[in-house]
Amino acid sequence: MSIDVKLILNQKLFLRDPQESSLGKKIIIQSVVLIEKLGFELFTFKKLAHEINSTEASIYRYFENKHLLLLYIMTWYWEWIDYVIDINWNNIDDDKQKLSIAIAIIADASEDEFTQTDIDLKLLHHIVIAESTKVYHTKLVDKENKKGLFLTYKKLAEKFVHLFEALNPSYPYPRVLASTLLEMSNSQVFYAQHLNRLTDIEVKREDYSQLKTVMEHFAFNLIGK
Amino acid sequence: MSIDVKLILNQKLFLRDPQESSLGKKIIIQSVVLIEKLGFELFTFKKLAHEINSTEASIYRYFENKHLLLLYIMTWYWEWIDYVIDINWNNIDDDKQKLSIAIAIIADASEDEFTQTDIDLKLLHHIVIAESTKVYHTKLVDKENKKGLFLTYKKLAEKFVHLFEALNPSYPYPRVLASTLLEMSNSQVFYAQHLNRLTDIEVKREDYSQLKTVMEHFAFNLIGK
DNA sequence: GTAAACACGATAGTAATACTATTATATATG
DNA sequence: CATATATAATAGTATTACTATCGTGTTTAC
Repeated sequence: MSIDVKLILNQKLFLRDPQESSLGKKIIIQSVVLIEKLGFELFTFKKLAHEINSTEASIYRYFENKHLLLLYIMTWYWEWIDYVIDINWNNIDDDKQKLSIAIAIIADASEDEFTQTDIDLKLLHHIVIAESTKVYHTKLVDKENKKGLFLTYKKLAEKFVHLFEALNPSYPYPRVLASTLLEMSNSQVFYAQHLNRLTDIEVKREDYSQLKTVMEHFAFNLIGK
Repeated sequence: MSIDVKLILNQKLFLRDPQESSLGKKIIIQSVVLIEKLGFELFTFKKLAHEINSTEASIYRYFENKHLLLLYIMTWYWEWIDYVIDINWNNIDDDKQKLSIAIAIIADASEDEFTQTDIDLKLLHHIVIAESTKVYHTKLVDKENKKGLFLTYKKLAEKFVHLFEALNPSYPYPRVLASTLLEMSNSQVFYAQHLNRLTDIEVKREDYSQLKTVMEHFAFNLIGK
């Protein structure tokens, strides 16, 4: 078992770095499987411990609680997306093209062929779609934000902001547009799967092409030329 | 104690109609106060029972669990918004003006002077901003959706969809735009208050004017003319 | 090569949560 | 006045979200 892509995450997310031991890696790999299966509310450390033939107490040595484990997983995802965008921007100079590429990646990064990891990226994507808003919709947001626990997400949004500023320096709402696109990439898929009257798009068999089209429509029309 | 605005909500949201008894009304009024104060995760029926000098068992006679109580509260809010929009559309024929009005109301309905209720509308608005996505981000979405528990929200979105269709019959993404605007009305405020690098707007002292402006920018620019 | 440090598993225990059930009493209804 | 109903009071259960302690096997340091 190995996580070949090693991303550097905020140390305050964990008590012991899960990327540094085989138990730690098992915790991450299996928590992705279990959270996707049970949903975050029904996911417990006890159930996870059982899956990996370990104990609750051992998992608690890595993560203070399941909320921080979820935040770790989300942060891993955002950090990975950021990295995939950078790779795919290599040698691209045109900002419009860069925007299209970045949109395609947040719509569905799991097709990326360069990533080598034991984390199931499709399951992780499903978790992000279904659970991501829960990491900041808590009474602890401000405290966790002060510790820098949301920096990765904000950095990813900034990436879009910089592009919008390059494409149209006078556009008044680059941050709103960036955060809205990031949200859409999750919520519209969720609606397509569960509340389809709230969207016009379809997502069947991991085909996110319609999502990508809508996101481009939003981005390019709002930013103007 | 009385809830003068009586909205008709899906019967499957509750075991006993909280609008039909004084205990029921207390449950709703105080749960709004408590959920806003504690956040949904730390809110419990035991704490609520204590606040209203009642018991857990009594509250369980009204609501199966706290999730359905939250959904009830959210549904009340959306139903109320829908009602406020209808009132404010009275005698307005211009679709652009109707859209502006509807946007202003979802940005901040609590200014509405016609509503007479013991529910604290500003606190309720805060709950919607912080907790609304939790009502459908569960493993029960599909079951609850089949029971019609999200009809009020979908109906509200449809209202926008119909407007977009009237304004531009060839616009390809009316549902995406509707659900995105509804989401923005919560998320952008949350960002302004807690993760302000994710937004360009400011919301200070319940002044939602900048939110309204951004939402109009999105709606009118995307829908075209 | 051995001692110390460490990681992990095993076990136990606690307070709180999310309920369910039963009974007694007060109140409303017919 | 009898009855039905709503609620309060109480008790109890399984699960959750932890915390603490201890023993053992493995790694690391010198």
